[in-house]
Amino acid sequence: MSQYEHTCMIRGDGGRTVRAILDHICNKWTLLIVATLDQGTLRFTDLHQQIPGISQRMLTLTLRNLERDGLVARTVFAEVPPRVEYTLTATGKSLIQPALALASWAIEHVPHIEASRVAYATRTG
Amino acid sequence: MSQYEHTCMIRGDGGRTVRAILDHICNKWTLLIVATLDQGTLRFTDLHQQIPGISQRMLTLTLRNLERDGLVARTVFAEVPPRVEYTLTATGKSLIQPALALASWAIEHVPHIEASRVAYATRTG
DNA sequence: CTGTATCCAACGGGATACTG
DNA sequence: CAGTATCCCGTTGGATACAG
Repeated sequence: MSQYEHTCMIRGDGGRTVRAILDHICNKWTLLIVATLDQGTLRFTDLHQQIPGISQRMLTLTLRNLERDGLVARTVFAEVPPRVEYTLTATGKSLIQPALALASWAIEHVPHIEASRVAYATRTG
Repeated sequence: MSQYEHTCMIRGDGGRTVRAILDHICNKWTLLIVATLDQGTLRFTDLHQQIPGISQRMLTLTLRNLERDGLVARTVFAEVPPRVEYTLTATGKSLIQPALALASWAIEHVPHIEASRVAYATRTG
């Protein structure tokens, strides 16, 4: 069953749309941070603890990009010690639905993909 | 409205699921090739012509990865000159739905994101 | 607590030329 | 026609140390 009438959304402008999506979500930590922030407002340290393996550097960088793109709101409190809170904006929340669609696809198909990889490696050596 | 009960799909295993998705689709050409192949079986040259800007090298590499992952079937005909046909497998076709969900999100939200970027650049210089 | 700054290795991917 | 083979550059991101 072809969905060719719809894939023009992807191919329409020579891939610029696809590229635009991927430019926003296609780095190592973005989707993970967005998914984590779906539980509500969190502080820098909360995120750092809840996302295993992320460095301070990458957490900061990714949050800055998300803020710049209007997916995350950053609130600085003039306190000592400093407190900074991060929350998803409406746009940020709206990303979760398609992200979940993708995650569902992965959960359903990745095992088969892994098997295919093994078979391919066996064929080719 | 939080979808926190569902985002465990994304965060569940410390991000390995998300990473698994992105490892497959998060390069420059994969989604574009899959979307193009949704119209049916195509030859190497067909793809090369229908995907603006892709090099032979990247087309070959991406197709090989798609074949290895079982998303694309590659058929070689023993003819002169050579003929090779590429078709989406069932798994490959199944990727189009979530990809379209993402494309819809992009079409709807990217303009706002671009505006947010401009505003951010103005704020920060 | 919330970041910056610096260095560096790995990888993706473009350009170009060559081949069965 | 359908690729391979090189070269090479820019970006991503990890490790570590430092700072307001």
